[in-house]
Amino acid sequence: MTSRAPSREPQQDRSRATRRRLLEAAIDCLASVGWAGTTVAVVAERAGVSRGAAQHHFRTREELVTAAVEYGAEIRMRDMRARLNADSPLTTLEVVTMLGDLYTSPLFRAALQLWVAASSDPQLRAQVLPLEARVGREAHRLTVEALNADESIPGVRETIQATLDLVRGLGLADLLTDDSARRTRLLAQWATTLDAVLARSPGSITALQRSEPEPH
Amino acid sequence: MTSRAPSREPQQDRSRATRRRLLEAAIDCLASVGWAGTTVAVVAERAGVSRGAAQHHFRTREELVTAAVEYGAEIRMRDMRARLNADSPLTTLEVVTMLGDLYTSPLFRAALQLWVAASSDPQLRAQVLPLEARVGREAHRLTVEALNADESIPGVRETIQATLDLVRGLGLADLLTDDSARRTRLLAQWATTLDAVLARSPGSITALQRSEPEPH
DNA sequence: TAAAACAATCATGCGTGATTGATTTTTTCT
DNA sequence: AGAAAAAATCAATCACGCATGATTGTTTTA
Repeated sequence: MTSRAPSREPQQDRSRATRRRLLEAAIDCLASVGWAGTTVAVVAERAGVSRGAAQHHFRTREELVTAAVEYGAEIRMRDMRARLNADSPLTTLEVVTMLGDLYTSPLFRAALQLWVAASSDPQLRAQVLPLEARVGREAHRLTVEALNADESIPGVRETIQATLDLVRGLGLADLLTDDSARRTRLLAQWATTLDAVLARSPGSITALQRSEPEPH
Repeated sequence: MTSRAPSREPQQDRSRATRRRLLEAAIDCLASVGWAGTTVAVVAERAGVSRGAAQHHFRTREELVTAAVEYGAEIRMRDMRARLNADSPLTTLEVVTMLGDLYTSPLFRAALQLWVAASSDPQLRAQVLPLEARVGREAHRLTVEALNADESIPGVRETIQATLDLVRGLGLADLLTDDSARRTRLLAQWATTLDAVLARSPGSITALQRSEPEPH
């Protein structure tokens, strides 16, 4: 509270580089050795700095890790947004594939370790909540844009949410064993479903239901 | 390897009771204080037994926790199966609601703590893999039965899988904040989607797509 | 020169495996 | 059938390593 200045972006270039290396190392550690293995000493070593230097920048492991996931998410979202802006519109399959990649990335693994640890640690949870909410919102926004979806249409918002929840579930399924074959298949079908739901716009599923019983 | 007998169901009633109390306490601890907080001492205290007794039954924390999640999953699956057998067929909404409840239960929280910890610990992962695969399979089977789905029809298998992945993602979303309002809404829509996909049987989504372009 | 940034180390508490000790139950012996 | 011995079950504690916060020391930058 009083001396939290170290967590801000430092002025010195050398210091900035140290901070960045710590953040990147923390993500790597989280993704590879998990929460339990991600001690300040391990991160510092991986970043090639001393523990004292790490402590200077981040007073606690929790602070370090939270900043790291935040940093990683910003970079990743920026990359994805650039991809959206640069290319011609992505196909639905490309969008869901991109999401699938995001939620099976080392960054997601790192974030998951953090969220799960935070779920049972009140202090960490308070620290992490704003970040998790922000990341979730941004992912939603990105998906809406990528799919060119109109959320004012009933049901579309839920469909986008379902897409993200589904992809997060797929990320979970990839934790212990490589699930990519199943995921690829499933996402291909989901892209088809999305095409039906979104391209038809006004409650296409419900509209289709209503049109089906009538021919009988 | 040589003296692994303690992990099997013991013969003495007193011993059996101790074992069960440890298993139940372990699930409670995982769900409430997470992986990091679930030490043998904490579990033993919660179970009302000494650490020595806990060590007698389970040589390592990993063994205790793995056995606990296995035990909890068996109980839960049995309950769900009994519910399937006892009642008249459940509506689709009831099925997805039941799944939503399962994947936001303390048991799921406990299992998630275990899976996530195992994802970065090779030894634990080897121990946990068979269990996770079994639980996943059983959940799939239960869902197929509950929905009276015919997996020989193309696309149905993927739809069941998507349902489970979606629900797991929803479980994740419930970790840090209460997500039940959104979940209820989303699952209601998903039940409608399932009705369309499964009740229509033969590749209903693709059939619906094909019938749509033609009227134009 | 003072402040910022980085490095090294001290002091403490905690979790774990191993070990020893006590109690209860089962098996063996007479 | 009862007593003694063995095994199972449970409890307590020792020894050690590790992570952490705090503190002191050194180097770099403004």
